[in-house]
Amino acid sequence: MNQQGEIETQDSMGKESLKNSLGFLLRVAQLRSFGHFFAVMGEENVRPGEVTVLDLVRENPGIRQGVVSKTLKIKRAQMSKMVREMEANGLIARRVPPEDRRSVELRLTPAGEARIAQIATRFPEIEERTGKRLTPAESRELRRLLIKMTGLEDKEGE
Amino acid sequence: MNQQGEIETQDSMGKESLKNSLGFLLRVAQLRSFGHFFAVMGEENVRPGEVTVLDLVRENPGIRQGVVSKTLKIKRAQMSKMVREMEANGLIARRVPPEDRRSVELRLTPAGEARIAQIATRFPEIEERTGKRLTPAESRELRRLLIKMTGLEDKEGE
DNA sequence: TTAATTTTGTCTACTAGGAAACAAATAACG
DNA sequence: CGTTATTTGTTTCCTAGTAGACAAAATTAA
Repeated sequence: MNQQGEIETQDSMGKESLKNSLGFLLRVAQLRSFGHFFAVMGEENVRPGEVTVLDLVRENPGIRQGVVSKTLKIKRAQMSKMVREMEANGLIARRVPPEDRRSVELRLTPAGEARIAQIATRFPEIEERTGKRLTPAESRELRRLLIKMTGLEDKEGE
Repeated sequence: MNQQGEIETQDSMGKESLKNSLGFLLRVAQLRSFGHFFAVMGEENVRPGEVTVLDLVRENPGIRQGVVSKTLKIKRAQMSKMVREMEANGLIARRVPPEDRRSVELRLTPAGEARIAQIATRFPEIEERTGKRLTPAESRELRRLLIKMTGLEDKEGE
């Protein structure tokens, strides 16, 4: 009937096993968060990765592609594809600075600015859905634990 | 030098933005947990999904393929591929029960039993690495919050 | 300076996973 | 009963993401 109904159809489903491991729970949680993203952003025709890139470039005009890649944990190869696609779509401008001609600086085009501005209005809605089942305090605590678990606070956060 | 060094190379990196959203944090956390998995299981040549399937089938011999799929949030198409591959590798036996000939019952072969038994010895090591930066209490709390966030406790968790 | 090393981005496969159409079996309905 | 709807698994096609080789530029070593 629904999307994740009747789980235990025959056996008693084994004790704890791997279904309670952090790895499994993180995977399911991430699937959920993607689900919320597309539920809200479905019509916009953007993907989660693109949104975070646009957002980061907006806040850091001229940021180097590799820095975006490291910050958002996106592989360089994938980043290259994404950026060139966004350039083809007129959202991002690439510039090779003369002082280091290996690198590429990224900036938003006016169209890119407009797009991310439009999209950004819905961020809170996604966030709200994702944390829907949690109290505000729990939501904060979850964030804190994830940051601590990943060691992200060492460099990022700011 | 290292894998996630120098993040802030030029600008001041924008306030909070999306890098502190639950979605981003969950994605990074999940990447980390996969990293831990492969760090420990690297030589075994198995993937996370396969391990959870083997584990679940071991604890529920004769479980139907669709039940595994729903329990582990693996799409049916992907499940079909995985199961047939594992059958080809001699780890799993498929059986079509006469009382419902659409479905497929799964059981481990002796080779499958041996394989998962071997692999299972390293589960705690993965779990330990994943929760390494957290206190035991924090680790439990993280699990609890993820379960609550995803609504998983409704049907699963025994 | 020249030569070796590192950094940065791109390109070419390859793999995992997803969506949608499909076939077979069962269930529901008239 | 016969017809329609649903469930279950499979297949085909497509996209996102990864690994690894590569090229160009910059840095370090000699």
